[in-house]
Parts: sequence; C-alpha cells; structure tokens
Amino acid sequence: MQIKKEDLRTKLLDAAEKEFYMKGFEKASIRAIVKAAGTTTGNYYNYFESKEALFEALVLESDQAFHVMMDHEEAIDRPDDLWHTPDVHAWREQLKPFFKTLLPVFNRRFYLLIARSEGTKYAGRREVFNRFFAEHFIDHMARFNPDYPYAPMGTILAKQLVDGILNIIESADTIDAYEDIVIEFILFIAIGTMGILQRKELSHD
Amino acid sequence: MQIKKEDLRTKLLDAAEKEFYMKGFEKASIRAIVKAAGTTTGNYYNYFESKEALFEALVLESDQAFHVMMDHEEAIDRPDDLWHTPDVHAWREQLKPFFKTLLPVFNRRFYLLIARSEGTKYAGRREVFNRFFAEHFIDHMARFNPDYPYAPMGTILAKQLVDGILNIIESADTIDAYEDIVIEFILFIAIGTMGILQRKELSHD
Amino acid sequence: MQIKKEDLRTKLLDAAEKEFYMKGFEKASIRAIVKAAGTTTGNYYNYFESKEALFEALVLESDQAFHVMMDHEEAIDRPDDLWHTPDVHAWREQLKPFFKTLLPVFNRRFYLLIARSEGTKYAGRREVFNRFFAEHFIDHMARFNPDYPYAPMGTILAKQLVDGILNIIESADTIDAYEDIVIEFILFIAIGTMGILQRKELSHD
Amino acid sequence: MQIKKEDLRTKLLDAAEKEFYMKGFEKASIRAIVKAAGTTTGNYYNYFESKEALFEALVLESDQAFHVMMDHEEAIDRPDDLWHTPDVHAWREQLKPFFKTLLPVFNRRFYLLIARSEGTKYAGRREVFNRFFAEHFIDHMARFNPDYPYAPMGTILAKQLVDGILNIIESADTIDAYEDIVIEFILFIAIGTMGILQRKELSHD
DNA sequence: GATGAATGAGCTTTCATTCAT
DNA sequence: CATGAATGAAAGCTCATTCAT
Repeated sequence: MQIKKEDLRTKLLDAAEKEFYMKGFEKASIRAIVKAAGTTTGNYYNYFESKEALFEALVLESDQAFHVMMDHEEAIDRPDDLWHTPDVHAWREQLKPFFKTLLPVFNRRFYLLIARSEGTKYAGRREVFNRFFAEHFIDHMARFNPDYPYAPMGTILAKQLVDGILNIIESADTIDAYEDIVIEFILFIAIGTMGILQRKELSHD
Repeated sequence: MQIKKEDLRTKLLDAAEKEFYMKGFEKASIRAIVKAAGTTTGNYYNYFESKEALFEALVLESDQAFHVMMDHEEAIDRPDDLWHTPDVHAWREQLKPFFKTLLPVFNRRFYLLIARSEGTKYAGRREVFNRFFAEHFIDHMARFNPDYPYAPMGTILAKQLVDGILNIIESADTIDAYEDIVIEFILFIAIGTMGILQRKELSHD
Repeated sequence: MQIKKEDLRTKLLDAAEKEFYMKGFEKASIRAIVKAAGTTTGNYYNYFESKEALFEALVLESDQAFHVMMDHEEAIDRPDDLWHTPDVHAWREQLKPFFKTLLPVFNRRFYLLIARSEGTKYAGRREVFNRFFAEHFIDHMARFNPDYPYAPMGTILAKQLVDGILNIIESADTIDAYEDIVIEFILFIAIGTMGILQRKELSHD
Repeated sequence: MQIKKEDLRTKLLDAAEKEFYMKGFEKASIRAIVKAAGTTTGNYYNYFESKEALFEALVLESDQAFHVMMDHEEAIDRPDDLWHTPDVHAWREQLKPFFKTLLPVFNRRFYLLIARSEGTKYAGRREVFNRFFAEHFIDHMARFNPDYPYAPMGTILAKQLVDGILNIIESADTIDAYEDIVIEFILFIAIGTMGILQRKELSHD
C-alpha cells in the first residue's frame, strides 16, 4: 500500500496544481488535494509542512525566474529598435528568438504565482508585474508621443500585457503553436499601442 | 433603533458591493457585510434570504443588460464600417457616440457579475462574454484575412477586450476621462488586431 | 433552547476553570469545556474569541493583583520587625491583619495564573513570583547571618513559599480555617528559615 | 548505518528523559524524542512498544525504590530521637549519614516518576508520596502537641516536604553542596514544624 | 424589525501508532 | 535493525444559516 515517496509527492503536486489553479490558494482545500492524490491529510503532512509550503513548492522556481525578469528590465527593452521597423513580418522574425528564452518561464506554475497566490506571501506579484510593465509603457509613450493626452492608458496597456500572457498560459494546453501565439500577441500589443499614439512608421510601404 | 427598511437594505447592498468586490462571492463574509452595514446576521436574513440572494440583488440589473447585449450582437458590429477608415482621429469621433450608450452598463456591479460571481449561478457569465467576442473576432479575422494562420488569436483577443473593459471599470474611480479611455482602449484593440492581420488601410496617409 | 448570554458565559468560565485547573492550558480541550457547559464549539466562539481569551478572562484580575503585589514589595517586608519578637503567639496576632488584605488574591484563578498558564502569555508568572521572594530571602539571610554557607537555600525557600501558597489555594475548598492556615504556613516558613540561620531570639523565654 | 542496540536505546532514554522532564508525559512528543536520538519513529517501536513503555523504562527503578520507601516507613522515623535534641548543629551531623542512603534515590528519574507522570499508570505516585508524609506529620503533631488546632497543616507540611525534595532535585545540576542542601532543607522543615507546634526545646541554650 | 445565541459541517494541522519494504 | 509512508482521531477555529425572544 506504500508508494515511493517521489511518486506521491508528484501526485500531490499535480493535484495541488489543479486545485490551486481552479480555486486559488485560499479556497483550495487540502482535503480535496489529498483525496485527488489518493492519500490522507495525515500523510500529506509527511510531504509538506503546511498548505503554504505546498504552494511554495509549486511556484518557487517561477518566483525566482520572476525576480530575474524584474531585475533585467533592459532585456524587455531590447526589441526597442523594432519600433522603427516598418514591416510586421520583420517584427515576427526578430521577436521570435528573443521570446524563445522567455517562453519556458510562462508556464502553469508561473500562472499560479501571479494569478492564484492571494493569501500567500507571493500575493503581491501580479501588482509588481503590472507596475513593471506600466513604467515601460509610460516611458515609451512619453518618448513616442509626448502630447498623447490619455495618461492612464499606460497602466491599462501594462495590465493588458500581463492579462494576455496569463490568458495564453491558461489556454496553452489546447494551443498548437504556443510560441507563435505569444509573438502574435506581443505584436498585437505593440501595434495597438503605436496606433493610438499615432505613430505611422509601421505598416507603411 | 429601527431604521427604515430601505435604508438598511441600501446599506447592506453597499457593504456587500465592497465586500464582494474585494474578496469575490465565496470568500466574502456575511459577518463582515452586516458589521459594515451596522446590523446583525439575524437581521440580515430579514432582508435577504441567503448569501447568493444578496449577490443576485446586486447584479440582477447588470445581468439583464448583459443579456440584452448578448442578444443584440449586431450593435457591437455597428462600427464595422470603421475598419475601412484610414484616420485614427475619425475613429475616435465615430466611436464616441456609440459607446456613450454602452458606458452606463460598465459599472461596478457589472464587474461583480462578470468577475466576482464564482460560486453563484452567474459563475459562467465571463465565459459567455468571452465567447461572444471571440466569435466576432474570429468572424472579422476570417473576413479581413482568410489566410491568417493563428486561429487561437480570436479567443485571446476577445479575452483581451473583456479584461480591458473590466480593468477600466476597476480603475474608473481614479480616472478623469473615463469615457475617452474606453474609446482609446477600443481603438487600441482594433488597431492591434488589424495590425497582426496585416491590413494596411489604417494610418495610411 | 437559548440561554441568557451571561448564564452561558458563566457556565463556560466555570467549566473552563475546572478544565484548566485539571489539565493546564495546553492540554485543556475546548471541546471538553463546551460539552461541560452544555453548548457547541461554534457557539463558544460567540463568547470568547480564542482559547487564550477564555484563559485570560479567568485570570486577568488575578494578574493585575499580581502586578500590584510585585510593585509593592515593601508591603511584604512590613512584618520585618516581627523577626525580633520572641513570641509565636504575638506573631500570629500581628500577621493576621496583614494577610487579611492578601487573602482575597489567593484564589483558584490566581492559582491558574501562576500554575496552569504554560502556553499562554502569562507563562512566566511563577518564575517572577519565585524570584521575587528569592530576592527577599537572600536579603534576609544576609542580614541575619552573613556567614550562613548554603546560598541556594534562598531560592529553595522562596519556592517553598510559593508552592505552599499554591498548595493551600488548591485545598482551600476543603479547609475550614483558611485564613488561619495561611498564617500558620507563613509562621512555619519564618521559623524554619530562622532556625537554619541559627537565630535564637525566637522562642526564647 | 546501524548502531549497536544498546547505544540507541540509551540515546532514546536520554532524549526521552529530557523531553519528559521539560514537557511532562502527555505533552512530550515521540517525534521530538526520536529526532533528538537520531533515529526514526518507525525504528523507535523496535525498542519500545509504546510511549508509556518508554516512560516506564525510565522510571521503573525509581518506582521500585519508591515502593521500598513506602514500605519501610520506620526508616523515615528513625531520626525521631532528634526532635529532643536542642542543638541545630547536632541535628545536621546526625541527619547526614541517614540521608546519605536516601540521596541516590532522589535523582532526575525519580522526579519524572513523581512530577511528570500524569497520563501514565504512575500518575498517582505524588499523591501517595504526599499522603505518606502527611500521616507522619499528623502523627508527630498529635504526639508533640495534641492541642494544636490546625489539622490541615499536616497535609500542607507533607506537601512542602515533597515539593522541596522535587525542587532540590530540579536544581541539583547547578548546586554544589547538594547533600548539605537536602540536610538544610529537612532541618528547615523540622524546625518550622516544631515552631508552629510551640515546642521550645530546640535552640534553647 | 431586530437581536445574537445556537447549530453543524467545514477548515488546517498534530499526534501516536502501524506496517510494507 | 531501520526507514518513513500511511492511518485516523483529535485539536482549535470559522462560517452561513436558523430561530427564540
């Protein structure tokens, strides 16, 4: 009746991933997780010392990657020169290798970290993520069109970017060309942003 | 120390609006609501027969408006002719009167209906909303560029639209030019969408 | 089926007093207390917000009295002149009015505070109590017989005093002449202490 | 990494002695004991069949010595003739050899037996110990002063004796002249008792 | 209309003990 | 001998809801 430690640990992590994903940390039930993993609450505590420890086991790596991202903001700016490229196709080709390095970060557990961590010590990550992009958007907007009158759009577009990333992660299972979709989405954000800023360089022929 | 019935009912609704907004239906606490409204749990049940009934009282109107929206899809398509307008400024002017009629619907209680209703019978509204727009996006994409290869973008862009509307409602309190922001956001979505579809009509001069 | 609030509160306090007395704070069971008081755990939390709050409700007054005692050390020293009185009977008469003021403090709840508070924020009271008396004993011993070689006796006699007070409180229910017994006990401590210190003034005729 | 059976058994006993001493039988944790002994809970049950069996292994010898003591009450009475000796110094000298035989009994495990056995079958030992001395005190009191009116003092003084012995054992580690302190303490009890009984023989010159 | 006492099921966590390996 | 996975009961506490007053 005994399972090798790693097996059950993995089962617990898998069950927890689903449960946290469906209900969020606070509404998730340890009872439901252990039931799904085929064990008992008592035994659960041989594997994880608390509910939060289980969540942490799921998101720790993602959180480290998250902090690396936050600390290397210049990387996000690297495709900056693209803003002067008129050709959408060229954009795609140049964005591809850049996002290749980012894609492995955008997985389900990253989603838990950003979108399902209320009640844990990771609760504020989404806000940090939003603000991180908001600063960049505000900066870009000021440089491209200092007269653009709708300041709150910086915040809103940043949230759009974050929401979009999370949405894509959510549907990643059912998407074939996951990588391409991320590229398309970034392109969508870039073009839309430039559009409302009235920049006409893009799509000129 | 009895209060006129309507007064307390209103206080309960206001307190509930805040609580549901902050925590969502399931994590919201009736105790916290009645405390904020200055009454007791016992008395609460003279006004609403359950936790869900209180939520329903808040969102019922919004839900009716939501269904009207869902049933009059052609309204959403009305700005369709804009897609051929090359001028962003013209877009803004034409979108304005159209969204004037929609804005009163996009209030806090609509937000509760779409984004805080998990655990109630309204739980699926967001999904309906998403799908509603997804169909339109897919349709537009097919018409504008039948060869565009990234089908899942329809779903994603629809979610972007819904997320954006909800984000704007969330920050409506702190935004001056609420209406203009909605227009800017729609514009952003439209331009971005056309951009990835490679349509070059817009912003041509 | 409903009891007036104060009634059940009193029942809970009584039941808790017994349970804490028998098992100490940590081993005491809320379930056992509420069962003895004839209610449910859910209802218990309408009366006290935690296990510790219940304990605190029992000992708060005693703790205040305890601090008054600790802050008025000179009162403890007041019978100091007695040490030169040779007559045990005179001691009794002089101690009586002095301890009259102290006796109401030495009740069952004081016992809980000193001897059953491990696991609560009151955990250290017994040690404070011991040290308080130890200092006095050490002081007295130095003055009465600077050459007495067994220094640790100060600590031990202080503990004897504290233990004795607690023992008397424990058996107070079954004792007729509670007040007199306290006097006899203090006398016992005083005479014993002087005896080992080799002071011969007492009981001389 | 197997250890010779006796080694680990000893380690478990040592760890248990500390744990039971610190927390008492019921609050002691097997997990903590096995961890301190460097083994696992499973292995623990190769050495002791239950929590109580471990406690029993610790106190069995002490309990036998305890019963010997209880059965040879006349030994306790042997210093009886001292009660007529007027000289404290003489008391000390005569008590010394007598208690030499008793001291080895008063060790840490004896302390566990008397003061940390609640929840085990040894739970009542302290009460037996108290009663044992109480009978002697009552007896002495009746013989020395048949008119002494405070009967409960017998019980209280017996408890004082027991408490004192336990207190001294507790602090034995930090005391130099352990044996002398026991003598001083007995003397303290004897003189204090005689004092309240109004016997004036002692300390007369 | 209003109060708050009462209920009972739910939650996460701890524990001594058992047992397959 | 040793491991540590597994069990199940118990702990303190929270919650929406009911109901006597």
